[in-house]
Amino acid sequence: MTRLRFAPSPTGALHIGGIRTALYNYLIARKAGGTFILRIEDTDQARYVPGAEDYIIRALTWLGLNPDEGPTQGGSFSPYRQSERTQIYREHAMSLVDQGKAYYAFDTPEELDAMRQRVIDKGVTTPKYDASVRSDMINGLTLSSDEIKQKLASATPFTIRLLVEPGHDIVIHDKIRGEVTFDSTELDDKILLKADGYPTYHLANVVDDHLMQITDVIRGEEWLPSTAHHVLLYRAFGWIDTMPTFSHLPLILKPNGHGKLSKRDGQKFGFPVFPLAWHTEHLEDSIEGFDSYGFEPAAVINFLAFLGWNPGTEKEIFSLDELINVFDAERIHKGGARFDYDKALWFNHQYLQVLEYEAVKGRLSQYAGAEGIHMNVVDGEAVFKLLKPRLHRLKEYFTQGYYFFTDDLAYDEVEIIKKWSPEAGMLLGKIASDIKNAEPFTPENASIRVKELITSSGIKMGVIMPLIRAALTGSIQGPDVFEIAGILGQSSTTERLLNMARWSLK
RNA sequence: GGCCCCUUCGUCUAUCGGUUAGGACGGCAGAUUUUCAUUCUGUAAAGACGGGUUCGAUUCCCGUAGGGGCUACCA
Repeated sequence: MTRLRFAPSPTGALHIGGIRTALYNYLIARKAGGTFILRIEDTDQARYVPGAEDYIIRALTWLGLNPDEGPTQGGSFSPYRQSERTQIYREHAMSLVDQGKAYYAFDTPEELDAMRQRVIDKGVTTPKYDASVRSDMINGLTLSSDEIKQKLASATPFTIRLLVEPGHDIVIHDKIRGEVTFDSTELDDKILLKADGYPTYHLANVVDDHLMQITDVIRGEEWLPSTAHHVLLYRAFGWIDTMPTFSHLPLILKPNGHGKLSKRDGQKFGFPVFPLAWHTEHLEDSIEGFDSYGFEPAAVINFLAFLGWNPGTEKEIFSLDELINVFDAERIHKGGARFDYDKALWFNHQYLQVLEYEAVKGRLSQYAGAEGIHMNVVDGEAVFKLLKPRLHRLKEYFTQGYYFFTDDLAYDEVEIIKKWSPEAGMLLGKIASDIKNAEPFTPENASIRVKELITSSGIKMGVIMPLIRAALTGSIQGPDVFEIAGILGQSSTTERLLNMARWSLK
């Protein structure tokens, strides 16, 4: 049975790197007919952010990446929140101590700093708590059993460290990268259990992956170096035979290629890096998400799937279900991929084109509500049909089509002044009074009548048409003017034309 | 610095020793449009460098360079 897990840490909003990891886990689990598990790795009390877990769950729901097991849906391996499993980790850590595979360490932070300084003074650039120094430290290896008992009895804070034997190679078989070898001499005696009683990632992760019978670990490349420790842990526990496979995903890089994409990059480069908007108590700290930018979840999924993978064909548009079918872990890349916002917009544009008004109506009115726009002054569906080909984000419905929802037009005076003349104004007046009585008032009919008037007036099409457009929208560019007029309606169109006929520079 | 990973058009990528090195985004040009956008057509644009292996390397190996990750009682 294939079992995969997505195991985020609730330290804030989850960014798209995490989402892609979730997506790949989900795809592989579904393709294998296996189980997709959400596990919350909340073992760092200092970095814990209230609401982050809820955010993660809402984000996965928005994207359609629904877990089979997790804190909300439960499952036969509960609990799925590591903070609720501390007893399990403690017992496992203790069992390693009992077997001599891990040891108590009583060093204070100050003593650790002193050790690092001593090592640096000797010319070693990377101080590590390892075989070269552990005999100089205050730990279960240097203390007598009576001293240990005494420390424990007096509630002296302690950590539990993994005893790493130097001098041998640890070979990892990564499904994406092949064999990766680490020299155990380079590895430190990693802390397994912290002084606050919580486990570190390494312990909790290995214990849970084993207990939850995870078959494949798919995570970001930043975990590759510590995988050697994880293998050591599997060995120490005697779980090596059922150790999951590892796949370390390439990172998503900043658009300039400099480093991995980080949470702050959204503000910096002007695009969303979070699936959902993140609201904090301080409004200025709130951040936009793909949702608030007006992206379709399916487009975000499609875009993310292609950042580090491709099907090997020239087809690029895939629904989540199609992705499950074609996804092949063998085709996951090794190198990092830069985040390309233009491509994200293109994907979203593609998805918008196949949407019907009914599917977006709800979200549109949400946006409208937030912006204080009154949507029902015109036929929203007609507006959507007209605007759709030019939308890259649903939200642009209101920026590009603002003139449908207000009579307060922002005239592009720089352009208008180039075209406007008293003669043009007179013609606009004539057109207005003609339109006023046009029957029926349809785009087609209006088009014919207006063009006839223009032709007989002798004024150039290229002069008067931009003015008509500006009359209706304020701008000299946009969708078909007569279609706009049709949606605006006869009286509004007439009125706007008259306003332009009487235009003069203020 | 040390350890590890990576390296094809500006960007995302195809190629699993023999190709005119293909596609997409973006760019440019043209068509369509009264305009802009869309759409369509066309076009420029790439194997980091140096050694090997081989009849033949973008592809395999080594080195160099460059980029990235890790190097916490964070994940």
